[in-house]
Amino acid sequence: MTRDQPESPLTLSSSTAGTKERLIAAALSLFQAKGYHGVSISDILDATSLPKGSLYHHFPGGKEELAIAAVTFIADEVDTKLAAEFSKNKRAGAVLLELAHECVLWLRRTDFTQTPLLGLLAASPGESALTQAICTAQKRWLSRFEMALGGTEDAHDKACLALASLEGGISLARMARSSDLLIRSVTLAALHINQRS
Amino acid sequence: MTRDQPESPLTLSSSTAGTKERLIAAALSLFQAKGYHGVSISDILDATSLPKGSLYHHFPGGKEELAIAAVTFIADEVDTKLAAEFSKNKRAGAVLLELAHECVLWLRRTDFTQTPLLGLLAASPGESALTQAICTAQKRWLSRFEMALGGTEDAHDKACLALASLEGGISLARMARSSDLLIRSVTLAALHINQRS
DNA sequence: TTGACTATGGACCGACCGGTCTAGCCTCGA
DNA sequence: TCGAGGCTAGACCGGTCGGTCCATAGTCAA
Repeated sequence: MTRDQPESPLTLSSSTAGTKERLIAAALSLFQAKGYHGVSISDILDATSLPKGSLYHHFPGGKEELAIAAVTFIADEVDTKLAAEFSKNKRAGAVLLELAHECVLWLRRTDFTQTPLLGLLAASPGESALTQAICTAQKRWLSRFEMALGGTEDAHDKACLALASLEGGISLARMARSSDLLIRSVTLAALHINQRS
Repeated sequence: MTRDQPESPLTLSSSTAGTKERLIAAALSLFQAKGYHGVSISDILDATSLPKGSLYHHFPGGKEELAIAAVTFIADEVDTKLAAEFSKNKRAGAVLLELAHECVLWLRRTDFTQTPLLGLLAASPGESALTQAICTAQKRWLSRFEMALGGTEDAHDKACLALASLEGGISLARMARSSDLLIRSVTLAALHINQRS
C-alpha cells in the first residue's frame, strides 16, 4: 500500500534518490487516514520498507518534523492548484467545485479511508509547530479565495464558507462513505458564493 | 480540569454515584481535545482521579467502549437540543445559528483546545464500532435538519450544507483560534438555507 | 587508493501503552 | 450479625512507542 510516488516533482535531489520524498508521501497518506497520533513511526517505516536510521537522518526532529513536512507538502500542492485555477479567471464557485471534485476522486480512490485535506491532522499536539503549519496552510488557502472574491469584507465571509463547506463536507462524506454529501454541500455553497449580492 | 458533572441527567444509577458519568465526561472532553488516539487511558484516569479498576468495571470493553459511550452522550445531547429548537418552529437557519453560537461559547470557554462536535473523533480505528457510532450521530443530526426543511431533495442538500459549514467552520475557527471564522461561514450558510427557492 | 562525507541498516533503550487480575472496601438484604 | 456482590484500588504484564546510537555501505574528490 501507498507505494506510489507523489506525482509532483518535489525537487528530487540527486543523491537522496527520493528517500525523503517517499517518507513524506507515505507519512502524508497515513496521517490523512488515521491522524497524527494514530500513526506510529514503524507504520511509516513499514509502508516505505526503510529502516529507522534513514528516517532520523532525513528528519532529525522525528515524527513531528516529518508530519510538518507532509503538511507543508500538501499545503503547497493545493495552493498551487488554487493559483492555477484562479489564473484561468474562473469564478470562485467554479474553483471550489473543481477542488471538491478532486477530493471526491481522492475519497473514492482510497475507499474513504483517507481525508483529502488536513481535517484529521487537527488532532495534533497542543501548541506545537505542527499545529502552526496546519494553521498556516488554512490561512493561505483562505486568502486565495478571499483575493479572488475581491478582498472585501463580504469576500472574507464567502471564503470562510467555501473552505468550511469543503472541510466539513469531506468529513461528512468520509463518515457516510458517500461522496454525495460532499457534492451537495459544496454545490450549494458554490451557488451562494457566485451570487453578486 | 473537567471536574464539572455533565449537566444532563444520564440515569445516575443509585449505587454508581456518578463514577460512570464522570468517566464519560472526562473522556469526551479529552477526546474532543486530542482525538481518539491522542488520549491514553491514564489521561482519563488522571482527569477523574479514578483507578483503573473502576474504568474496566464500568466499561469492560476498555477504551473503545468508553469512547462509544462518550460519542453517544454528545450525540444525544445535541439531538435533544436540535429537537427542542425545531419544536419552537424556528426556521432551520435560525437553529443552525443558535447551535453555532453555542459552539462558539464552547470554543472560547476551552480556549480553543476542544472541538465541540465530533470532528476530531473521526481519526478513529477503521471499521470499528466507534466509527459506526460517530456515523450514526451525524446521520441523526442530518435528518433533523432535513425533516425541518421539508424532507425534499432540496432539503437534503441544505441539511448537508448546514452540518458541513458547522463542522468545517469549527475546524477553521479552532485552528485560527478565532470564533470569527465559524460565525462567518455559518451565517452565510444560514442565509442560504432560509431562502425559499 | 585513500579519506571524508552522506545514507542505510538495525540493535537497543527507557517510557508508556491498553489491558488483566486479585485483594480489599463498602453497602445492603437476610 | 453476617455473607454476597458491586465497586474501588493499584500492582503487574507483554507489547509497542518514539528516539538514540553506531557499524556499515556507497559515492565522489583528491
